[in-house]
Amino acid sequence: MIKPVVLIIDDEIPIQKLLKIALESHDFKVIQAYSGKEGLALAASHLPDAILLDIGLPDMTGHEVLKELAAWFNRSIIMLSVQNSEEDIVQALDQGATDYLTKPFRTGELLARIRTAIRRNASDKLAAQWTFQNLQIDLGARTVRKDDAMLKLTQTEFNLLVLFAKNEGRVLTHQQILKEIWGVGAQLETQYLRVFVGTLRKKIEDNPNRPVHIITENGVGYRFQS
Amino acid sequence: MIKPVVLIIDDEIPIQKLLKIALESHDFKVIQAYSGKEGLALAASHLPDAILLDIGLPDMTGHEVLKELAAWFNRSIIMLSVQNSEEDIVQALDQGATDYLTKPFRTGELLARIRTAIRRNASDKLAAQWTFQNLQIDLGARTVRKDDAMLKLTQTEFNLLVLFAKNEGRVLTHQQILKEIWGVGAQLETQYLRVFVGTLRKKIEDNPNRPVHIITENGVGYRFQS
DNA sequence: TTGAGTCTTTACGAAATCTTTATATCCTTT
DNA sequence: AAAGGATATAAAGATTTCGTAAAGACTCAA
Repeated sequence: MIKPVVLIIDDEIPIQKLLKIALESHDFKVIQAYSGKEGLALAASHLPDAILLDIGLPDMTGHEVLKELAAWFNRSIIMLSVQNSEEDIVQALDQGATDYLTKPFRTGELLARIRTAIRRNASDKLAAQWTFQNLQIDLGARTVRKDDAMLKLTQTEFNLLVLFAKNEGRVLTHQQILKEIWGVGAQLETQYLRVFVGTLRKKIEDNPNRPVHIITENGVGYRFQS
Repeated sequence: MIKPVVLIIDDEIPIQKLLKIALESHDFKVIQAYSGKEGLALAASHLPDAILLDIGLPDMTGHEVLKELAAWFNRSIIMLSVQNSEEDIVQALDQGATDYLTKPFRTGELLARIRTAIRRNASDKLAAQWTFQNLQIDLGARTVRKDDAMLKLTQTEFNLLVLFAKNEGRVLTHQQILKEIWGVGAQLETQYLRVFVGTLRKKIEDNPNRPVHIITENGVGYRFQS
């Protein structure tokens, strides 16, 4: 069995040591970078399964590194921060971080989160197929079945459903969804969303008036659940 | 293991002695100041994990000391006051004190509060996920579970709960809460708070008449606890 | 050019949430 | 135990947000 590879980008030596020991004793392979530039280079050359990225780095901020990574790196990025600023964390998540942890952290929790993050990579890429109760989504074939009957979804509807499915159980804000599906220019067009959520519900819900999959979080956004 | 350091600022010798003995026998390191100026100097030089600050001091009031500390000292400050000075207490909390105790106090309670205060320093105020007994709050997913059942909270209810959770164990004054949730313009609308605390209790408490999480501190504010 | 399919926009009733008022209950002090 | 202040609860508007239908606009291919 191949060990998953984790890249740690952090300039603090003690943290690096601690993480390396913890990860290697749990069957991860670790590669280490002590600056943002070095991290970006190693990410490109080694394609790790997950990256642990500290927000405070000597040459550039973690946010900057994250921004560059988000452009092409399609696996998990877990942010580490000492900051207690909620803004930082929201910003990081909005920029595409998979998860975040504030220092000091319990290694047990960290390991669990890394495993989760990597598992999500894997299911994203390989399985390319999800099942939620009576719903079955095939990412490769771009098809959706409900109770074994093929559904006919438009491009946008499908993209929206995939976005929801990828984020099962978590609330997505209107902003996030609009940005993801329609691009940054459309973040105010919440009405699009209502229309498309409506048509999606008609297709995937047994009773569109009482949706069980796409839940409205009033004033905030929507949550997809199984 | 490193002992947490507690700075006691109080001019009454018997109180100092009592506190010193109580704390040192419970694995705290104690440093002592007998005036406001001395206290400020020691706080800056020793960076204690917590400060016990008496309101009545010879050279300056506790409020003045607190005000100076609040500007830079980002750890816990527990105010000590004589009975019957509710105004003092509210003022202190509004100025950023972590907690307060009225003399005479039970040392058991004092120690518990210091432990809580220090734990909060260390533990991340912004962990992705908190657990309080049967309550589980996931900030990233914006979800709340009670006994594993998903709760449906409105935006304001959720914000309020998060604010409480962030400040577990500490009293928040009406002012502080209103300012945080509704903005500076709403600091007189304490009735909002009562209504929303009511609906929140209905959702998160097993018995809303006898709340165990959101505790009323009469005349002062509310305290969230586990 | 036409037409089917899809997307965007508008309009409006429905639902959820927030605010306000009224009244009941609880606490503290005397 | 009573009075007065603070808090809790219920319920009525007021306001915001949501869902749905439907019309217009766009795209692509025959």
